[in-house]
Amino acid sequence: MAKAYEAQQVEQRLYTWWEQNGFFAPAPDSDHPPFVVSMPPPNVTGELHMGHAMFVTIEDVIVRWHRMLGEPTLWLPGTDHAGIATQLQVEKMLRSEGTSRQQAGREEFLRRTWEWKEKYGGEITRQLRRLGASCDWSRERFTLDPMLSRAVRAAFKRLYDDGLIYRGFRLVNWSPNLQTAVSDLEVEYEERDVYMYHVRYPIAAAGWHPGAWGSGRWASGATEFITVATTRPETIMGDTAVAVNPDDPRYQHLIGRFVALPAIGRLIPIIADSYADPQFGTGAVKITPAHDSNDYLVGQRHNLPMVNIMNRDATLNAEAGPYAGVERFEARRRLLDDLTREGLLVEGRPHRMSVGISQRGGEVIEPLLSEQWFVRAKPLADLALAAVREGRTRIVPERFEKVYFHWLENIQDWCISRQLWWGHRIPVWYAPDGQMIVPGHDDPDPEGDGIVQDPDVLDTWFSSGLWPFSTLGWPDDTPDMRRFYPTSVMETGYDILFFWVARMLMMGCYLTGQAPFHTIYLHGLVRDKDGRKMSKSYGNVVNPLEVMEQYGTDALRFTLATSSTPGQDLNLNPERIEAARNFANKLWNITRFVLSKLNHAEPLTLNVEHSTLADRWILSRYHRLVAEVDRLMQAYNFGEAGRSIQEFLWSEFADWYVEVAKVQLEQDALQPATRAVLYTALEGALRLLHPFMPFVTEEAWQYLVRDRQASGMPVSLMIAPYPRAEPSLIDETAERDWALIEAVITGIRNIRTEYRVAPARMVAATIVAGAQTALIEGQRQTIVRLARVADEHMTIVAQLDERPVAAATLVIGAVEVYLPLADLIDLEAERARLLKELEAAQADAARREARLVNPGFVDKAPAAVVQRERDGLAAVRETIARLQDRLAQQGLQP
RNA sequence: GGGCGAUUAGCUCAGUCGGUUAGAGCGCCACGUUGACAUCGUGGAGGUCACUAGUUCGAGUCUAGUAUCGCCCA
Repeated sequence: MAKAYEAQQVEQRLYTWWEQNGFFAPAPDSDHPPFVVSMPPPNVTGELHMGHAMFVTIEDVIVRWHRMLGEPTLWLPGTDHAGIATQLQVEKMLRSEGTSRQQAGREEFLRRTWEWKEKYGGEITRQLRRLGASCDWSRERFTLDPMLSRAVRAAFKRLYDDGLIYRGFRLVNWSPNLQTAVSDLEVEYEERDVYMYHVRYPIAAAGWHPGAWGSGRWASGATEFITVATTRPETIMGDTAVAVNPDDPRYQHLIGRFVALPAIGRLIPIIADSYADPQFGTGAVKITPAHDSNDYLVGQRHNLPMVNIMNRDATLNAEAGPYAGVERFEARRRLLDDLTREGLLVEGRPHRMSVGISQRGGEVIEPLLSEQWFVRAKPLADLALAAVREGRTRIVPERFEKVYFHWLENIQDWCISRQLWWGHRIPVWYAPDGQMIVPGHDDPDPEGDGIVQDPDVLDTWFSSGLWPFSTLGWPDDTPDMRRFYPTSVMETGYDILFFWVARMLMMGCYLTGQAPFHTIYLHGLVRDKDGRKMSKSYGNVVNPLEVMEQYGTDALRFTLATSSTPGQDLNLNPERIEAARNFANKLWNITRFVLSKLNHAEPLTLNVEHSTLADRWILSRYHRLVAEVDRLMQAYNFGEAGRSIQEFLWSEFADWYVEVAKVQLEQDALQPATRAVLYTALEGALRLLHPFMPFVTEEAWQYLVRDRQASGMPVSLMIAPYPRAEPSLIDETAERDWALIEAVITGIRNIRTEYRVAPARMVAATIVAGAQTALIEGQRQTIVRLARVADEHMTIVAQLDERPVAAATLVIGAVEVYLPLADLIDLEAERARLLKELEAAQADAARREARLVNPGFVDKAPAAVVQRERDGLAAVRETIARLQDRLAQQGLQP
């Protein structure tokens, strides 16, 4: 074994070996219920980021654990075609070639996109492999695979036939940059400082006619005005009414009259509607039903016409009169100039408001009337709600259930059509007479009588919503569908709870009649070490590939798995990754040590009869750990489980047992048992840790068990059984006794440091141990070696009449330790030291006494807690008595 | 406006069912290269658990409120 663990030498070799041996595929022909996870499919042309590293880590921990528990385990991987993101990338490429999507044409564009996908689509899955993902690549899926496309067709057909998909001419969120409709979820809101403009509209009066717009005389002759407040003056040309509150006394006389729209002179009515808030702005609000969702509702109530003034590229159309062809924000500027010239702009005052931004396009979303396809969400949401309410699916951490409920209870219909080319084309054809044809699976005859398919594609999330079952063969009754559906755990980031998780439940419950998974585990977002979101523009992105290169995959995984708690964001600190790398190396070197002590010809069987205190102690700690890890993993508390294993390996096994083992191995009689304990505890800990750090554990384990596979040992750690706790080996007495030995050793080391005893110097010691004499005598060699006490100068007695005078004193309960460091002892310093000890002990005793004299405590606290206090008090009183005694003996009165 | 989360050592974070003197890593101080490991070891310093009130025999943990930061929804 190399002196240090070298991840780069190990990872790729092991991964390939695992994959080639088929360890990632579920065990066939098992009647044990399977454990199934659908991998959240990354964007097929995406680049690996920390979010991927996070989900791979947690899912792989879960999956490897279940596999080792002996369950047939399927982790089904795949990628998503990511309509908008991929299309944008290919368009960028076309631009660099001096062409465009439109110039290339749909067919050529799709050909180029597939080409792109073939070229870059493998990258992300190769990167997932680097992370150690033990998923079944033989079942890898892509959302545009024929099998999954079939599922999309079937789902669409079913929902359409059941009246849950419809086509409608409605106001949607339009992304001018992307030139497509997007769903409500794809709009992000941002507080922005804008202006609220007050604009005067002239009231129509007999004999008044507007002048020429821009002449400065447009409104001349008008005598009455109503002033409206708006942040979007360019939509004035789309106004079809002005609304005032029916109870607003200022405007009573105007209700029912008409105003002339600036710029175009169209007459629109003044209506009464409680939507107008008398406190807000001027109390009069312009109504633009085709360009604002609230106005849309007002328009419907009053049967107002809808005037669309905008083109799909956010330039104004002919309805905008003089501003036709002008981009929306330029039109706003020009109109404001013109309104000023005409004396119609009263004021523009700063105003803070929330503006809808296109998630992928980055520009301001435009509410736009257009014909789109929608999913009637409410009936599906009711099913998804019931699944969680009735506990058929639970969310970890539980607090997200509330968020989930709130969203589904207030759900709006889902716009599923996108004016894109890359994706599942909407499976609807239109006959020349306008009749819609929605076939089940076969396309209608394209030659037939001018039948044309809908040009749009479906929202990517529509196909993602089918993922847990489309990947298994649905709608067909396939063997995989029968065996692996519903799946077990859906693990993903909380940021896509609505986008994806809720929709899988909606689709799954409706289409398959079953909730698609029994548990949803949501992890937090990976942020930079100062808690900022990682983004390219900040330049704070930590690239997982670089981290793996530098520290190894296990270090990254262990950090991600143990730095946070479920659902909590994680601030990734590079120092932590380094610490995890150090842990991998520590583990490696522990293995090197143990391996060097093993005798490969010798069977390693534990014999509790011949075991030492340290043996019994470490085995007890090990089995306690196994039980604890089991409990934590069951509770989805993977971070705490990982930390516990690390704590055991480093602070107990390496720091103490390995050091004791060095002593024990010097005694022939103790060798076989010591080797067996070293091997057993380490081998078991490697199994426990394997889901977290698969590479270093497998590599170390291979060395460790190299000659033992004949005895029924599996060929790989990843298919070895996960440890089970053996309660009979949990030994309270051994743990308590060992704690005393540790305290004696640590106490002596402490005094050595305080008195600046040279590390190489062996010291003398007298231990007055009372009832613990036999115990301590039994650990003589351990104490001698670990505390560097000269064996021939160590005296262990039950009682002692004459204490050494020039000696440092250590008191642990009823045990006294004297270190006669004649040349080093400063009696004054020793007195101060003992007094400090005494004060601490007295404070402790006082706290405990206060508790124990409190009748409330003694009556109400559990007996075990009370007993612990009593025992503790007794021990600390022993300490106090001996410290006082010692001070008195040395003539040093407290 | 509604909801959620966070606030614990210099930094990044754990802390289970309310129960001993609140833990870890990094950083810091001192010492150390003894044949597993300097990616290490030994010892140490460092905390009014954001604040206020309450429940309780007992609160970092439960309740209410306040403050600051962040997120989601409208």
